[in-house]
This record gives sequence, structure tokens and C-alpha cells, in this order.
Amino acid sequence: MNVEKPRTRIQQKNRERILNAALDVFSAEGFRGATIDQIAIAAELSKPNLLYYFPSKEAIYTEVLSSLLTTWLDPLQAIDSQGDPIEEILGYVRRKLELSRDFPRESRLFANEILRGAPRILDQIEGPLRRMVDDKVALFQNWSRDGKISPIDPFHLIFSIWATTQHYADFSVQVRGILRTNDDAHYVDAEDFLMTLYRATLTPRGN
Amino acid sequence: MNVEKPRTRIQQKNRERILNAALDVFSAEGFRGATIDQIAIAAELSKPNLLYYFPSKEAIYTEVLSSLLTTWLDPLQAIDSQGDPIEEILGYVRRKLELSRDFPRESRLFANEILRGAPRILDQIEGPLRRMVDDKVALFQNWSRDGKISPIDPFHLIFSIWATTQHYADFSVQVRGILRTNDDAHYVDAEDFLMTLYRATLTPRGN
DNA sequence: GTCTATATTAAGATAGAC
DNA sequence: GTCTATCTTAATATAGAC
Repeated sequence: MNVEKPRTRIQQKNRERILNAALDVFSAEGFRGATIDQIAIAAELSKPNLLYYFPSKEAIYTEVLSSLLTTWLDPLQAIDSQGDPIEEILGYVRRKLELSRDFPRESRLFANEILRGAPRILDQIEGPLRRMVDDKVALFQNWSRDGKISPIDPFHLIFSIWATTQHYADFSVQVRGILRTNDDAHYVDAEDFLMTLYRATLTPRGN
Repeated sequence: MNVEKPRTRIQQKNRERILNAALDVFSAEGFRGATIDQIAIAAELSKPNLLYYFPSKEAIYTEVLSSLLTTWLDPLQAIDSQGDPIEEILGYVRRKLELSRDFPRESRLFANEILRGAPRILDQIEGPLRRMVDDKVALFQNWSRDGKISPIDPFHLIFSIWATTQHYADFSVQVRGILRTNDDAHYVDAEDFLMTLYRATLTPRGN
């Protein structure tokens, strides 16, 4: 898999322009809201020229979406069963928050797809994603059993990490509206808060 | 405000049917994805008949959206400055989670609107919502200062509560796919988890 | 108030010249 | 590979009879 067909330099460049433009438009408007016209304008190509590279709007969308999925799952995979439990989980939170800050378009595209019922990626969710979550859940349960982290529900821990980190990208308009900000400075406070939140929860009490 | 125009019983009934059908369709498809046809079918009315009650698709959407906003903000307002700080905040989390379970369509409609940049409710966010958040932030800061809750960032605390609770409605497909469930039984575990999470974080240490 | 029929526009996609 | 022109469909909205 992932075998790239040989392409001329101009083909490569145009495909990249299109996919980048498509990410802009799809993440801002959703699949139905986006138009080929908008994408073509953003990619600085004519509409028929764009359709020379991709057979349909759907094809562009699927390509953007699938190219995004691996990046999206990588951080979870990176949790190391040999590392310090609390630092591993906090590191995961930190990486997810960085993704939220540096790739907000990807986050919103993904959010939009899930919100619509995940018609194109339900297989990925019930396949690879679920397997990886199950794997980490088992790890967290071992850590709990050994008293390395407190005994919390590992599924809901993961859901809460996804929710709290992606919130800053997906609900960006609301966050910025309330904080009266246009830049990314608040991500520093967000990180501090989330580190405190999860450290307080994961650190075993008593003993 | 909220002055209802006098209407016949049949008008009342049909308006309600339309608004309920519209909530179904808009929350599942988004504004652009939804069609008047779908709404008309769901409301069991003909398309022209539906347009006899509302002048346009946009008008239906705005009505649904604005009727939702008050309900959405009420729980925050309900936090009582005279109550026990930790129990007040945990109660807020619980009420938000109940909203997520009992009104997932409303949550998804709201999420969709924010995701699109909140074109129709930015005023509400930067007006009433921001004022109420500022108010509760001040309250949380007082509670922190008096040692009633630990010294965390109150803005990010509120964001995290919104994120973790609404996640179960907005990302429902993903949550259910991973938990292999079709019902709402997991909300019990979610509540347990969130109570533990926020109690651990809010309870002042040391002293 | 409700219907059938239809006008109008927007958007996805294709034909065919260059 | 890129363009202009155009086909086709779907969707919003309206006209006008009943």
C-alpha cells in the first residue's frame, strides 16, 4: 500500500495544490458545503483543470481524509508501555494538544466527518482505531493494577483526552471569542491546565 | 421578547412538526447538507406547504438554532455562588452530561454551527455567553483564593467541561464504535469518570 | 392551508478545441 | 495539460388552482 504512481513534477505540484486547497475548503465548509469552484479558486486552477487531476469532488475528499488518518492515530500508538506511566500519558496529552494547535484544519475535517456519522471512516474507527484503543486500554489497566496510576476508566480517560485537546481546534471560534484573542498564546495556559488536570487524576492517592 | 404570535391549533402543530423535523435533519446533515425536501418528508408535509409556514430554509434554521441557545446556557447560570464550590461545579458537569445524553441533536447542531465559524451566533458568543463565563470565572477565582478549590485556570476548566461532556453527543459514532454499544449505558461510566476527574482536580491539596 | 406544476439558480461534471 | 462552453441534476423557491 501507499504506492505512489509515477508523476511529472507539474502533476505532483498541482495535486499538492489541490489537496491543500481542498483541506482549506472542506475543513471550513464541510463536504456538502464545499464547492469544486471554491477549491479550484483556492488552488488557482480552473474547474475543468482540477477535474483533470481528480475524477470528482468525492475523490478529492476521500484522498484528503485518508491521508489525514494515520497522522491522527500516531500519537496514541507512541505511548510506550516501558516508559513512566504518568509521563507517558501526559506526553500523549501534550502531543494531541500540539496537533490541535498546528493542524486545526485536519482536526475540524475529522470532527465534521464524525459529526455526520463517519460515513467514510466508520471502518477505520471500528477497525484499526478500536484495536489500538483496546491495546492501550489494556496497558492502562495494567498500570492501574500495579498502582502506577489511579484506578480510572481507561476508555473514558482516552475520550476525555481527545475531547479536551481537539476542543481548541474544533471550537476555536468560541474559545477565541470568550478569551478575546486572535493568536495561539492561550495554548500555553491550556497545556498547563491539562497537565494539572491529568496529573491530579492519574497520581495514585494514599498508599 | 419571546412574544408568541397568536396561531390556530393547526398552525401550532405544524410549526412544531417542522421545527422538530428540522432539528433531526439539520443536526444530522448540517445546514448545507440538509434539504427542504428531507425536512418536509420528516415533517410529513409537502414542500410548498412547509414553505407556507416558514419563508425559507434559512428561516427554519435560525429559528431552531435560537430556540436552542437559552437551554444551552442555562446550566452555567445555575451555578450557585452560595453553594458548596466543589459540589456546584460537579453538579454543573452532571447537568451538562445529561444534556449531552438527552439532547444530542441540539448538541450536534450547535457543534456544527461553531465548527463552521458560528456565522449566525457569534454575537451570542461574544455577548451573553462571554458575560456569563466572565461572571463564573470571577466566582471560581474567589473560590480558589479562599482555598475552597485548587488554583486552576477557570477559563480552561470551563472549556474542558464543555469538551468532555459534549463529546459524548458530538462524537457519538466514534464513542459507540469503540465501546461496541448502541445504547446509552456508557453514560453511567462517563459520569463516574468525570466526577473522579474533576473532584481530583478541584480538591485543594496539602493545607 | 394544501396541492401540482414550474421557474430559477447553483453545482457537479463533460465535450472538444487548442 | 489547460481552456471555453455546455450539459445535467438537484435544490430553493414561487405561481396559481382548489
